[in-house]
Amino acid sequence: MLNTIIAKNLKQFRRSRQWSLAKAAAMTKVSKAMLGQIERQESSPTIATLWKIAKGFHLPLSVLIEPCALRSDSLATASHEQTICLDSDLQFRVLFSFDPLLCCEMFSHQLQPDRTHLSKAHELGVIEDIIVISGELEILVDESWQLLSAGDTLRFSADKNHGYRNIGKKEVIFHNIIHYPKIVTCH
Amino acid sequence: MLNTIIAKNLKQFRRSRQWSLAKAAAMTKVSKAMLGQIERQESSPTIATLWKIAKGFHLPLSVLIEPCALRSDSLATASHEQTICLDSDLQFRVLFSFDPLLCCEMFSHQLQPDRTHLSKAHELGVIEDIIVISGELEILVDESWQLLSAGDTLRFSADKNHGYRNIGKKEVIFHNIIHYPKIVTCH
DNA sequence: AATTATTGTGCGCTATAACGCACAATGATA
DNA sequence: TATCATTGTGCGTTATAGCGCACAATAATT
Repeated sequence: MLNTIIAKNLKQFRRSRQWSLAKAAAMTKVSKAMLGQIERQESSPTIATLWKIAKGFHLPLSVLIEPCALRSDSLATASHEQTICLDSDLQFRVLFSFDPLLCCEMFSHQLQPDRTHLSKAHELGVIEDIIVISGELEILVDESWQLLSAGDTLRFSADKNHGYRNIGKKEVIFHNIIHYPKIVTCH
Repeated sequence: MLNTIIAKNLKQFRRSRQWSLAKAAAMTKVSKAMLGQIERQESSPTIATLWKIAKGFHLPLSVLIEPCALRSDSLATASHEQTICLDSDLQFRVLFSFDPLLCCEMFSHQLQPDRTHLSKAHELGVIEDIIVISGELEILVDESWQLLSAGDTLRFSADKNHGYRNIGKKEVIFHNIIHYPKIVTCH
């Protein structure tokens, strides 16, 4: 049930900040009686109330209505596994899988010499970061190729076709971060 | 206003399917009077009602509360400069400076052997990512040290004291991303 | 023109979200 | 022990979400 998810999330966020109901009420401008009822699943809050709560907690609204994934406010998640996936022309592995709170994911790529990989446009508003770890990499963005060496970075809008190619002599390793547009900024 | 977004989205989805209010009411089990009020922004729906609407339209709930259009600036920014800054015990340079849209920044750090760097708690809700590029790194989080080797990653809540230390024999290079909580304003 | 659907909106009613306040339970201090 | 502060919950009231139904406006039939 949706109310269960909201209740758990709210309680978890409040507890992790060590806020009392009174403190949370002051931050969100929602009465502590109502906050208590929501946490006890005795009330199905209005979207306007949820909005005030999210705003008071400085959180995107969506994390309140999503099942508590890896969000856990205080836990650290480490990944040592080198889960390497093979593609036709490049190898990659997941550094950080998609997180609904941060709305981003991160990969490590390995592209062999004389290899090119083209990527279709992502969803509107997606921004991509490239960090070259070693080797030389060329990025196709806005119809032109840009050369990046080890240590170089590039940030571009990924909602149009783009590509990666390695015209060097040794393999290139680079990381990339995909930032998906965050939910709701209303004005 | 959030109600404006919901109203536009609902109306758009209904119109695109050429559903009447009666049809939409039948699909969602929400009275057509209420659907009409929501579209006219005369009512701030309950999260339970929004859920029924999303289900009836076979849509994820989040798309109802997302602004329909997200613009994309088509500029790519590259940084080649190696602006290295010196600190007492570790060197770092900026990979991506803080961006108000993404609310994150990224650094590359270089920590010499037998060096320890302690960091105070960041702002509430800040999440930090660590990606070890080379060498071995120990992270102090939740009162305990965790060992990371090249290729390992760690994500943790940075709103409490934490630290980095290098107990290996060669220098360690690691990247870190600071995710600041997205602050939303509404009126 | 008159009739018949089909559209969306207005009205009254009920259920409940949301409020402020008071209280009880727990812990902390003297 | 008594006193004070802080926790969360229960109660009575008000505001409003949500319902069914009826009506008005439009268009499409006869």
